[in-house]
Order: sequence, then C-alpha cells, then structure tokens
Amino acid sequence: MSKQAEFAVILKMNPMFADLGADELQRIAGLCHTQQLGLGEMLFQKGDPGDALYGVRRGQIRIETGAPDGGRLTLNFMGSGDVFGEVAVLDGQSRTADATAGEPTELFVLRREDFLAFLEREPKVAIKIITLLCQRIRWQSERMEESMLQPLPVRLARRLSALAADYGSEVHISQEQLGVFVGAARESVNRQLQAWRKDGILDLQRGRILLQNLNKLTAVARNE
Amino acid sequence: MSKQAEFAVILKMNPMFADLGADELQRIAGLCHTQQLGLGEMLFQKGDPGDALYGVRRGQIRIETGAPDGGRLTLNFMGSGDVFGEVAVLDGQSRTADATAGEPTELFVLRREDFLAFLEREPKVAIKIITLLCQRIRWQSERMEESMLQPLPVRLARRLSALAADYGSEVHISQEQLGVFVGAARESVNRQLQAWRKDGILDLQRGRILLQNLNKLTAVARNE
DNA sequence: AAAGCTATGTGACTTATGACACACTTCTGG
DNA sequence: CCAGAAGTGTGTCATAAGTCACATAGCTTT
Repeated sequence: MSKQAEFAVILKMNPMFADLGADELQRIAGLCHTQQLGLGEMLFQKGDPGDALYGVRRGQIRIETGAPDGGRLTLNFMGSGDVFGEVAVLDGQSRTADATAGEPTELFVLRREDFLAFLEREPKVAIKIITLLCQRIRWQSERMEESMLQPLPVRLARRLSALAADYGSEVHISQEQLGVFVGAARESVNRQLQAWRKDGILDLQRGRILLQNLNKLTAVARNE
Repeated sequence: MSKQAEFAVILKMNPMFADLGADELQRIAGLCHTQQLGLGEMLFQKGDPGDALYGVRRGQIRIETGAPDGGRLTLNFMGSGDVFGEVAVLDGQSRTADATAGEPTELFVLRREDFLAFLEREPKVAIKIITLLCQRIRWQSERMEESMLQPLPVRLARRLSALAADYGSEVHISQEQLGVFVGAARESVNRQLQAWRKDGILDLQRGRILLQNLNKLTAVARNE
C-alpha cells in the first residue's frame, strides 16, 4: 500500500475525518509528508505554533507537560494509527503541551498551509469539517458538564476503560498520573483501586494495573 | 438603519462572527428574514431540526426544558441583541431545549440552507468559521475542566457576574434556578448567598438578587 | 549489599456539599 | 379574602473526597 493510502486509512479512523468520502480522504492524504524521529527526540513543545497535524505510522509519541512540582507528567501516549493535532491544523493556535518520541517513530505530517489551501479549493469539504467541529462542540458541552459532575469511581472507571481500549488489560500507569487524569488526589485513587482489587475487578502492581473484569468496570462507568 | 445593517451589528457582537469583516457580515445579514412571535408563542421545541440561527431584534426568548419533576426550568433568557442557534445553523442537529417568547418578540432569522450555500460560495469565510469553531473547542476544553472543579462560591460568583453583565445589578432569578445553573443544591446556593448578604456584597428578595459590590464578587470569581 | 528514591497502602482528620425536614413568607387565583 | 402554591431561611445529618502523616515495598545506583 502506498504511503498516501496508508495515511488515508489512519485518517478515516479519526472521528474528525470519518464521515469524509474515500476520494476526499485520498486527496487529503495526498498532501502529506513523512517525518522520522529518534528516541527521545522532541516533535514540538508547548508554545510552538500549531502548524501541522500528525498521524503515527510506527513508534510512539508522548504528550507531556511540566508539572507544578518541576517534574514531568505524561498526559497521553499516541501509538501507531493515532492522529493528533486535528484542532491545531485548523486554527494554528500554539501547542498546549510538549510532544516527544518515546520510541524511534515515523509520522505522517499534514501541514496547515497545505490543508487550508485544499479547503479553500473544496468548500464542500470545508462545510463537512464545520459540521464535524460542531458535533465535537456539542459532544464536549454535553459530556464535560455531565462527566465532571460524576463521582470519582465513575470517572476512574471511564478512564481505565478508555486506557484498556488502547492498551489492553495491562495498563501501564502510576496511580499519581491516573489521579491527574481524573482530577483527584492520589490517595483517593488508591482507595478506590483497593476496593476494586478486593472485588476481583483488577489487580495492582507497581506502575501497572491489571484489568481482570472489564465488564464490571464498564458497568461502574455507565453509573447504573 | 436598514434591517440588514441592524442584523449585521447584532452578529458582530457575537464572538462567533466578531472576527469577520464588515463586508462579509453585510452579505451574511443580507440573507436574513424576520419573524414575529406573540407572548408565549413557541419558536421551536426540543427535537426540532436546527434549521436556523436567530437574533433577537426586540422582545425576549426563553430557553427552557422540561425538568425531571415535571415542572419547567428556564435555562437562559435571550434579550435584544442576543444571538442563539449558531451551532445549529452550521450542523443542523436537533434542538436540545425549547424556546418560547417571554414577550411579543421580533427575530432575525438566518436559515441554514441559505448560510451553507453562502459558505460554499465563499470558502474564505468558511475557513474563518472553522477557525472560530476551533477556538470555541479549545476554550471549552480549557474552561470546562477547570470550571467544574472550582468550589461552589467561585462558580456562583462567576454565574452572578455573567448575569449582571447582561441584566445589570438587579438579577431576576430564583435561587432554585441559580442552583441548576451552577450545578448545586438550592440550599447550598442559599447559604452562600446569605454569607454574601452579611458581607454587604448583595441583597436578597423573593425571586431577585441585588448586586451591591460587584468588585468583591468578581474577586471571588477569580478565585484569588 | 547498602542507600536512597519513587510508588504504594492506610489511618486520622477536616471540609464542602448534598439530603432531608420544617418553618416562614410572599404571591396568585378563585 | 382565603387557600394553596412557590420561594426562601435554617438546623441536622451523612458522605465523598481532600490533606497530612507515616509505614512499607520495589526498583536502581553506586
């Protein structure tokens, strides 16, 4: 498969582009470049202009930010097939976090100027993008309000389920970072995890959580 | 002033359109119609297709929804100069609340089909709209997460300040509805308001709140 | 292997807020 | 003008979650 075709498939997986037609995606993918990064190499840092969208072809990118205590906190991992910077490519605002390669990595790059020129030539696609952004706005306003008001166990279960979807039943994350993700104190996270461990829903190891009963977890996530 | 020019001014006040040029706004305003509503008449109800954006020329529209207990809850008032349905006009999704006229009302109407046809003819405007939507997405994701985690006094102070900006120092709202706005129990709202009353920040009457020291209130809103 | 750092586990305490109960007040319709 | 509804004020209690303090366990660096 050509690089372009490969990129089109990756874009198709992203909700932001999923509703576009195959031909439109092909033409967007035709605008792409590729870029190599060595282990630990920095892709961009906080404050850099958002001048491109990236798709991970192979390797891993860590999205991280300086923590208040001076340490570093990893906010997210982007693995093969993940797309990030969809918003930046559209509005050009500066990056809000750092991105570095956690492994040797190859990226698809869609530059902002190329994409905007394309949208100007293809207003129908621009309108589809507008529709998708609107959906995202609605989704955000519904979810956020609802989600942050949920009790800790629900937020935690949702986050763990999401991580499990990406990384399988063995989630490699510290309880500290999990606390940052769900906006809770480490101790509270620990207490909830302990309770679930006693119920056999999961098991705990240093820096790792082993999901053993994802069904029960998603039941909690649904808050039923 | 012509109706079109009047509508252009109203649109310009809305952050969604504020960055557009005067000529572009004029042309968008040229697409508008007007509509009259008698007191209590319904503009649309929950579930209706979002086929238009509205600007209030005179009168008042109440955005409300059926409450779980069967009563009705007013989510927002739109007065002269307010614009609503900006997202619906772009994505056509169904309305998420009801809208009825709280007074005899005259509206500017910008129909979805007209606006989309315009955007297709003017891709540069479409791209500006995309940029604005992106800003809104960013603003939402930053604010929401932060905002819902604030303690009640901060959320309450922010909401009151916002209401004061729209309606002046005499805010006509029940403590019950204020509770819905900030996601808190009526009693908690009452206790906080009592505390502020004792500090001379505001005074309370049935169905009304009189802001007497907006500076102190905004200080609380900044959470300093 | 010793030392030391980082992550985890847990108890004690505090605080914010929701839930319930009830009294009191103001408004509104017949 | 009266009855009932709607809005408000307040006390009591329960609970979720943060904070602090400290013990323990597992990696890792000489």
